[in-house]
Amino acid sequence: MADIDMKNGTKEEKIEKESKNFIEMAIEKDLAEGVYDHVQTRFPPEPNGFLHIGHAKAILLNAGLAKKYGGKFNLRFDDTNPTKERAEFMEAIAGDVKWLGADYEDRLFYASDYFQKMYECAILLIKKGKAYVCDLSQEEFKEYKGDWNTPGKNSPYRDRSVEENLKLFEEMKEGKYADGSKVLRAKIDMTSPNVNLRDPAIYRIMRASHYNTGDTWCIYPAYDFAHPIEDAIEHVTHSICTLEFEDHRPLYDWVLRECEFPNPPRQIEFAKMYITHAVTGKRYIKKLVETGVVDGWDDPRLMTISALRRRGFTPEAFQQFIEMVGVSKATSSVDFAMLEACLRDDLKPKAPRMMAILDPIKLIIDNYPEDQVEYMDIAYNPDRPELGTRQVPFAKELYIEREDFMEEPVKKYFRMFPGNEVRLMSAYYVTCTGVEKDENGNIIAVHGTYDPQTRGGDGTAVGRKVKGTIHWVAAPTCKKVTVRLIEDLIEEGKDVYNEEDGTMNLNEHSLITLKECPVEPELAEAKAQDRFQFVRNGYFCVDNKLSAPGEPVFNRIVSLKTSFKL
RNA sequence: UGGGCUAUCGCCAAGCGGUAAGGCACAGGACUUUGACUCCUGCAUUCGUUGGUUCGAAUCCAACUAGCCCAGCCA
Repeated sequence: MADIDMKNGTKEEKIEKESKNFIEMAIEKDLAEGVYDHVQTRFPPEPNGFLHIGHAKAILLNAGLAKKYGGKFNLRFDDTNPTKERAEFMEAIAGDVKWLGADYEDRLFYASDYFQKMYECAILLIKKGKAYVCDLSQEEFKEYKGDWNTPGKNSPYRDRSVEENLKLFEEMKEGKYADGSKVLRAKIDMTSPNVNLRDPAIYRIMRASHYNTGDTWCIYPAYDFAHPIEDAIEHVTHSICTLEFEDHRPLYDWVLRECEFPNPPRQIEFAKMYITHAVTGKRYIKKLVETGVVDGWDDPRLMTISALRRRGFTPEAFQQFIEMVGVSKATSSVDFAMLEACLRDDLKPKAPRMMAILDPIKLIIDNYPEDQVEYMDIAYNPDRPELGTRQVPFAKELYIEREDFMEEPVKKYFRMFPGNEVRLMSAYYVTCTGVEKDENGNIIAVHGTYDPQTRGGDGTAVGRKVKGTIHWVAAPTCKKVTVRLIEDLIEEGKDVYNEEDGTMNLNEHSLITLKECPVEPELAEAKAQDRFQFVRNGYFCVDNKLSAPGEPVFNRIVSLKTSFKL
């Protein structure tokens, strides 16, 4: 008896205890052992492109960790290579990071602001005999470096005196030497099995104007040298990066040790997150933008943060998603459906539920007064009555969804078909009486009769229940808007690129534009970025580029789930 | 090929020597003025493989196997 109780006790404890990922465990260990007395994280993008969905993990992970442990989170542009970076990307990146909810407050930093300090660190290394100026060309050094199976050989310039190195490095800085003619190397170990430790270049000559420092410098520090210093300067405690930098950690630690930083940061690596149906390669996106397949870096079909923001995705959904996905060192490919689930979950209580017809067909209520228009009082969101109601006009002529009518119903179909009674949501019970066709047999209109005793869609007065409830929009008062449905950019089941000719396997129907969709009048007043649930159709967001006052264009954020298969 | 890392359900992911959490997806069913939501139910006798240690292993040891990363003066 006691045995069982104890067992149950421990099991429940186990379940209740929120499981921690390996990074959190490392942080807690460091805190407990007094290695650090605070937590400082950072997201250090190079401003050389737009952020995409894959970056969301690093951003939210770093920001989340800081928040969880009462620490701070910095945004830092890792701008140590002026040939690749552009100022225009910085604003976009900063905006995306903020939008995602990763709050760096006023801590927006630039690696380039630390160039002087890095330069001094390099001098220190030289003085300690830990760095030297190497005259070998890139090609020549490749020979000296060896390969995985061959240990490297020392550079002939490896044993230059401290004085000579100091003089040469100073001259490099002053612009005495041509680009690429000399390089400053860390003196580590040319025979290391870790090729990153075979005297890596830490400063190179590059006559390139930097957007931040202009032409002040013609030598720029390389990532492996700059990054640990940047972290140390900002008192970062846990420098979280992706797996491919694992091999660089010994170098990261070497720099901090040799440059004599007290309380150096610790680098921790986690696996990158890939998402099914999300192509994030820079080349790929660039090609789509340049060839005009998409209408810019924020085309809602793209997986850039700005595109998904425009499409209507919410920061809260991203946050929930990242939490749901977890962190590990096993490279993963997360199902896009997981993000969709987070989106629906977040939007469900927030979005007003409105009626919009994507593929209209006319429904005429034959026994309804000719010119009458009455107003139905409908809640914006039945789950949240406090959001209030609106008046939705109802009339003799309505639009309903084409797929909500079948002249000859398939089995288990309980929408409109001749003889069947359904509910027009929040309006009336209607019985389908027939269909009207043109000379070619195309359906022009569906006909029906309504039961006046079922106003509001409530059948209790008549004692009849109805299986189907469909949505509708009154024809005389409706507004017509454009609705865009977003699908995968790449053809289903195919690789991004065609193996034979290298072209992209594009899905021709990645963007379905529906014009003249009848919607209830209030929807015409929707403002850019407003989000709604179109009942039975999904969640939609007003496009911020294509919409005009009174003429909103809606993008579908995500569809609703459905268990009905035609 | 040298070095580093990874391997638990279709997809993520807990687990840290005591007898496989959870989420997403999926499949049934209940409910329903969204075929949505919600609610039940089902979904790994098995943890890459093979051996070993142990009363007991996904967890420890050994050897395999598979995948990813590294030979930029990119980050």
